[in-house]
Amino acid sequence: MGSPALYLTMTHLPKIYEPQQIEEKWYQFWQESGYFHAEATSEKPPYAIVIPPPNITGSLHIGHALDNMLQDCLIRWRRMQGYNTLWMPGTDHAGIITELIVERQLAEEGTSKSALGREKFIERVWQWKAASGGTILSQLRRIGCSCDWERERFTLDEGLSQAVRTAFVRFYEQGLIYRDTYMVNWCPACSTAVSNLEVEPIEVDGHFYHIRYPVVGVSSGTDEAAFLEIATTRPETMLGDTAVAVHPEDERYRHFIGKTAMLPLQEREIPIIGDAYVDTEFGTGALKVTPGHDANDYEIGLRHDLAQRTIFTKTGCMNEHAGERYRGLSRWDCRERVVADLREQGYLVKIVPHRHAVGHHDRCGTVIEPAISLQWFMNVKPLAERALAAAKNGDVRFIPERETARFIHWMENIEPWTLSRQRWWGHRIPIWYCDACDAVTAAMDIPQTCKTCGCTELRQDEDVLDMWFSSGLWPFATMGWPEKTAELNTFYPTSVLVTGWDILFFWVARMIMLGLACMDEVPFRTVYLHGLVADEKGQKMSKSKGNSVEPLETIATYGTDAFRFALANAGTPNPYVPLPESQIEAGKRFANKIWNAARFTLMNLERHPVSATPNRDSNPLEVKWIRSRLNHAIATTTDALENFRFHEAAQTVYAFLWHEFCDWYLECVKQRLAHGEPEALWVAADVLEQTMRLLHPFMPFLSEELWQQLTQGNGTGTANEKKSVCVAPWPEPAGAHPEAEATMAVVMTVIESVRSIRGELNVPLGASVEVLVQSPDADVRAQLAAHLGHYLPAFTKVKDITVAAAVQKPPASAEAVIGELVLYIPLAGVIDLDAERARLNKRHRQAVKDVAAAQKTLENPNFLQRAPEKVVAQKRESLERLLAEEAKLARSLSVFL
RNA sequence: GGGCGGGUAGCUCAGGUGGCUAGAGCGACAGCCUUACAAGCUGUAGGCCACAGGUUCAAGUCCUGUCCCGCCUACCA
Repeated sequence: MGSPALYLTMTHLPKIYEPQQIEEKWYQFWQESGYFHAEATSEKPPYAIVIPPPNITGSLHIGHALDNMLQDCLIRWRRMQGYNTLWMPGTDHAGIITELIVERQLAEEGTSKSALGREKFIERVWQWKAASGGTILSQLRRIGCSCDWERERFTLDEGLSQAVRTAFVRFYEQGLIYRDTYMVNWCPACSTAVSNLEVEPIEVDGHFYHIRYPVVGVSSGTDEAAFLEIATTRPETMLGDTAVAVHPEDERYRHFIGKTAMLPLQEREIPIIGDAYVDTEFGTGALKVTPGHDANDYEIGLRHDLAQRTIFTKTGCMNEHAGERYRGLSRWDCRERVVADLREQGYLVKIVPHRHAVGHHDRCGTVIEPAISLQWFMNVKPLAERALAAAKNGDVRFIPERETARFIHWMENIEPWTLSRQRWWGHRIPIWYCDACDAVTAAMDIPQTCKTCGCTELRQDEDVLDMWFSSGLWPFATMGWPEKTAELNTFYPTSVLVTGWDILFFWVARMIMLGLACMDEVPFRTVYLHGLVADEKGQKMSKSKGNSVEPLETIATYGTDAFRFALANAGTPNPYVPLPESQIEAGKRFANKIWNAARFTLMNLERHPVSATPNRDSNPLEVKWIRSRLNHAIATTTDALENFRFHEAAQTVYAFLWHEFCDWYLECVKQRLAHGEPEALWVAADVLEQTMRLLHPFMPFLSEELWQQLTQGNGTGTANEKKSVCVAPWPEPAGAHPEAEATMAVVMTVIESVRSIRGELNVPLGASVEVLVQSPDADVRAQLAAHLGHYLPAFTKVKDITVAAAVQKPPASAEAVIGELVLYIPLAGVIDLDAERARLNKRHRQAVKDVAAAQKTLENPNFLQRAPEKVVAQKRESLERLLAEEAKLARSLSVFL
């Protein structure tokens, strides 16, 4: 522990914020100080988030950056609020991808997975993991993530493995997990079954092949045989056909039902059956039935007791059932040959273009082959019912709200989960087979003997589990389940889950189902589903599309905080959020602006030491004002964070810091300094210190650096109570001052009017002007008389100010009307009268328009009768003001010199 | 086929439960190195809030329909 030795001394504060100088230093300091560590038991209220474990194969992409920045934002904010915050980090073993990567490596070395054997191969993967698997977590540190690194977990570590086996055995014993032969989605490239979620239907331009199947023993009335014409997008599958189906009521074909067709190329007789599944309107109305390779045909096959003919190998080539002529060909080569043969033999009627969706494996892009195989499945229906209830009764809440409907729809239509994968890297299925008696044993540990026959020759199932099975246990398995740990007791259910909506079904849904089943309680109360980062064209950013922003490059160019601020601004409810370079650039400028505001304050504090704390009761107007505005910013930011409106939170801090604190307050401070009132700096430092706390969840590094400097021995507020802004208390709203805000608003408007006139009439910069203000209201006059003399010179060059109830418009002067106020600026010798006339005309036209609109509303009796009193009063006030402005402008124009 | 989201300034987007003169960033134009910041300051221009109806005293906001764009879902071979 201990503060970093190296502070940039004030006199050496660079003019430009240099993020590289400080980021690493502070991250190390936080970690060494143990600020990120959560206590298993604590007096403090708990706040927990489990990280969506990134794949060990991954490197930080823009999606990770957004997801984790938002989580860090929440965690840092809650930590400051005094919660016992746990952000559980870790990685996923990413079954299929990792295995592919290592296989590729082996191929380069001229060896292979099968040559190595299972044990050696797994060892190799662990080696790879040790060398490369930690990349992404170290990258998360670069973006400032305040994870509790002492608790880092991995989906294949011993604890998780224990949890996986426990869950599996439990579900097996409950009969929810079972082994069956069924039609599954098969990836020929990965040589494994995948779940239907992993199949991505992609629209492709394909063809409809019309093929004639001769009907056996029936002539068409002439000498020719009768045919059934079928249409298919996959002609090669005809080699596996075991029937042709027509609709039982289809007048064209019903008389064929019960007869047989001669399957071309193979000369096999197959039955013609009637089944209502067939759509008479679609294609030719006659359907070739391939129960071995089509999910629908499989169902038809079951209904009609058809043979199931498998014609593909595990790697997607034709097997012996396809016939010698086709055996060994790839699916695509076979299609070509089949079509050529059909054409040659006169069975091909025509080929028409046809656009349709084809299932692709989402991990490798290979066209999925539906195939019959023996797999492990999980019946998730009973679990889904509980998850459904939790979503409906609000036990788990989705943000944005619209995601609830998506979740419910999916849960209501849930299908059995294909659990087994024909891979080596992953959680091996804890099932043992006895070859002696065919008994099946599910066990936590390797069983020594067969329960049924006592023999010792047991064989473990070869397959591993779908990676989502282990990540589905993540929220509680990382905390020690199935043990009853203090962590679980304290942090489960976790507070919120933050992830992209694209894995709502893959992961979020599974965690909710498994959490309810294993823990009897939802894994999190709230699910915040943020958008996916898109490019300017609205396309999701991804490495394969080559349109992605590289987080680490971005950080190197703009700094982490600038990047984070841009990401916070992407925290809108939109499903796709653009992240243009300009937004990151804006973050960088903002960081520099803050840096310089602090630089100004600190440099002047050094130059003008403040001896005593100023008396708060005698605060000048701008101090009451800035405190009131800060109060407002704190309340708005807090409220926005509470409701996951990151964009609004970031915008609020931005607007306050830049457009209120810098644009107005610091300018006021300059004036105070000029008047020998350095106490103003104390307020500046104090407001900045609080604002650094407000900013910290968004820009942790910059806020820490400046907070440290601001609290180094200048005696401001909370100084040194804590050693780091990341554990300093979240600011509380205090000090609203509506009167000061109102008065300041008038002052600001006067200043803006003077500036506007100077700008529009091209008053030379050096020229000092005289300002005359006319106001019928004695109170306002008093306020203006008290304040204008002080503030105006700081913001615009004036030499003389007059405030009176009635002012004679000086000749050759410019004029501005602000409600009841009239402002004159004599500009003899400088003024361009035509320009001034044009300016007044423009203002007048606008005033007339506004008056008309307000009058129209107020002349409507229904409005007066039905609108709330408050609204009517506001409208009246507004009209009065507009009328006064309009009249004054009209009079000025009528007597214009 | 069903559903969801979007269409607001030249560009990218904000605008919780209807109610001041519809905002920001970037860009444009004009003028400024004013003792923190040119990554800055000041001013200006720019909007039939996709279109058509409807509800309401009042609609960018709610309802209906239409047109575009995107997505999710579905067993039409």
